[in-house]
Amino acid sequence: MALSHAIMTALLEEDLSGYELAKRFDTSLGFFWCASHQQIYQELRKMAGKDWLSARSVEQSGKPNKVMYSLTKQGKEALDQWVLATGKVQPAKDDFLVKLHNVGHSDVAPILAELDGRQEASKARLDLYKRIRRKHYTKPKLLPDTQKGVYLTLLLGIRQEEHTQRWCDDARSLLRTVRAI
Amino acid sequence: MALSHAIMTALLEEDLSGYELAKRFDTSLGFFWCASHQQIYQELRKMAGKDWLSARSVEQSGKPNKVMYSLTKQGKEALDQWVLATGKVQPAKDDFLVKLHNVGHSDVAPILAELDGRQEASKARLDLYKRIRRKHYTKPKLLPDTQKGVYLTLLLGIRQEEHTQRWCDDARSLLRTVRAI
DNA sequence: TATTGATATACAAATATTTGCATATGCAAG
DNA sequence: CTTGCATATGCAAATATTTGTATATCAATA
Repeated sequence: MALSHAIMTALLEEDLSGYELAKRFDTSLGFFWCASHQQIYQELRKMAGKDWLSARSVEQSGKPNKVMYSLTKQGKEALDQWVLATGKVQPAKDDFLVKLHNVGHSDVAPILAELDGRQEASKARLDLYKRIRRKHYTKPKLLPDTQKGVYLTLLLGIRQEEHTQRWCDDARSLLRTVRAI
Repeated sequence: MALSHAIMTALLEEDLSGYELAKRFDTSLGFFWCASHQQIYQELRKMAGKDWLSARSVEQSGKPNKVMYSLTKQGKEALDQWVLATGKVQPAKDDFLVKLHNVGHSDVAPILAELDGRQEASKARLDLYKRIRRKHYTKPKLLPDTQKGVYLTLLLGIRQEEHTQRWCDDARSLLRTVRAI
């Protein structure tokens, strides 16, 4: 159950509502962990039930009311326990790589098309990450400790996307040598 | 439902039993898609029920009997349909990157330890991939079309692990500048 | 001959995740 | 004044995945 821990991690810095969390999972945390709002709202209530989080309703003007959650002492303890425990590495599941194994057995055209799409998406992410780095992480060593881990995930993302760009180019070259079925 | 498609992809080249498939998912295919034997056996029966696969029992001497599966015409059609459809990119979920966001909020020592573990594991994979490349994929352009996609996944894996190695070194440097809590 | 390890399959329960739907407020643009 | 968009939360059902357990064959080895 790591979604709960991802949520608690986000709550380390500030209290958030489900909606705000969902947005996090669309951006920063979402760079390497995605979750739908349904999952988040459900998980939040479950965690509040376990006293890992405390909830309070907040009246808003101009917007629907929201429920703000904060990490409790018990939640923090559970989180620390989890950080302490070494987890097993699980390879990412990637549809596209499965599809690549079909090259030579079915039409390459859609695979090339999907490759283009992925390269574009990766380029967009790369640009975004670089913008974030320029804005907030120019001097990693001078960062407060609480930001160093975040920076490292960003750095990983940047390198990941850079090598993805190169790989996509190489993959395209090779896939173009595949005869039509 | 992509596990079924990963299974059919493996069955493109040759008929396999559940046990043999499980081993595949521990190695080649498993580099980017993992599945437990429980899941595989269950999925195989489900797919046979949909007539995507045909099953036949094979008597063996010296070993328990096994059930061999082959891809049917309908299965191949379903697979082609899936290859044709563009899937959305879903970021990999990675516990460790969530843990990194906890740096500065809890003890770094276990995070550094986990980093070491990951680097070692990554190094082992890198060596394995390189051995495979040396043995089977020295001349990518001369490969039969059916092997080109497989090669590309291997290449991605190699680059992935190479950059992971560098990143782990950089991460360790920076994490060492974090004060104990 | 008792144990271990590899081969081979399977059930059941618990969790996690995705998909589809439902509801409601308030702003802005047409 | 109605449509669409962003905010905000939720239920229910279907799928997928993990975890734990169970069974059985045969080979090697201690």
